[in-house]
Amino acid sequence: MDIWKRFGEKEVSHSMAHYLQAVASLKTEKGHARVGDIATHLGVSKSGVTSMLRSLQTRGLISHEKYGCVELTANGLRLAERTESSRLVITRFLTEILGVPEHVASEDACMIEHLVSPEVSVELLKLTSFMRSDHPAARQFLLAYRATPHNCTDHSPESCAVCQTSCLRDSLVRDVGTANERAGA
Amino acid sequence: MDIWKRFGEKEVSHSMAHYLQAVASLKTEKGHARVGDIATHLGVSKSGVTSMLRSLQTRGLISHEKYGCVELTANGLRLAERTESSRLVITRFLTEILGVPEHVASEDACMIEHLVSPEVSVELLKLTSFMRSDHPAARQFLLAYRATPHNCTDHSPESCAVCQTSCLRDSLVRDVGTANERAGA
DNA sequence: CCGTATAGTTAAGCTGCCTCAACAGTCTTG
DNA sequence: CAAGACTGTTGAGGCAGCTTAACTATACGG
Repeated sequence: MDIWKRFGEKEVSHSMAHYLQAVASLKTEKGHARVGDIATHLGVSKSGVTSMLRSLQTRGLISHEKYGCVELTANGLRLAERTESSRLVITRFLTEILGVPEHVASEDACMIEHLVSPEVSVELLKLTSFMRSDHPAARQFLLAYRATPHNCTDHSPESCAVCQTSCLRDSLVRDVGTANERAGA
Repeated sequence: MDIWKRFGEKEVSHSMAHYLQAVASLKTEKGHARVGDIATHLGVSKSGVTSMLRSLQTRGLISHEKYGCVELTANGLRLAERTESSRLVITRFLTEILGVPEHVASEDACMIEHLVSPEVSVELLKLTSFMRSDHPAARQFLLAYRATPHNCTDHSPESCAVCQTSCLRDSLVRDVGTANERAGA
């Protein structure tokens, strides 16, 4: 039981991932990324940007000279693109296949985009693609899936293909809406 | 574009979630959870545990008096159970539906378990359950899905149901195996 | 070419989560 | 019931990532 500590060993942290994405998006949007732009884009102070840029430069993900524009290195671009792709794939899967509301999907995708391994993202892309294709099995499946009620009122571990010793759903449904309250507030 | 900053506003942090889970699991395993047990279980120092317990107590998630055993409050138990259920659901979805290797699934699940909203977990449970049920549409789908190659060699945005402007897969596949290298090292 | 506005940097300080070292409380055992 | 062995706490310190305040560099109009 040591995986959890590797949280901090990810190639980039949550913040770093968003800084890289900000740089990439500003580059395409306005042709350059400067400290002030990044600060505005992310809603942080300029000094925060400066120090994060130092850290990203040390990691070889960007290049930035004093008072100059910020450039992504090949490695930084790779990470930015991968994170962005993950985010898109996850969002589409959540909204289009799982049918989760837009704002929940966006929020969840934003939280986990950089944590999900490329392996999983690729498989998620495959599944979502196939689900949305016109393959008859996919069409049939979605029709049947949407038509089936999943109230789980008669739930029992024996009848459930996923739960084993206890109903997982019970511990999840009671918290549904928790995030919405915050979003609505 | 401000969602990303709400990362720190989650009900519990990554660390906290694992502390709660550790307490819950020690309680069922050996009947009680003490500082030393938690430290061993999580691979952190006892002093780290002490200070985290203070923080969790402040948040009303545990109760702990000096030199005593640690107890989860109702709220703490709710969170621990929810996190654990999310982890199980995500892991099963990743291994059984997406077909991702065990160690990748475990690692990813451990990273994101506390970040995905209950809404998403519930939907993931529904989908996984249905997929693994004996409903003919599910059987058919899985057969067809497994049989279809997803090499994406002939990929073009127009032919892909998910990618729009560019091939998302390209930015993902080049990084596949990155995590494995680390796991293998 | 100088003065001022704007953009960027440094410095100091905060919180979260960890460490190690030292101290204190509890338990066991002769 | 005291000695020594654990178990747990406190304290000081480190790193990440943020903040504000104060300083510096650049750029632009008169």
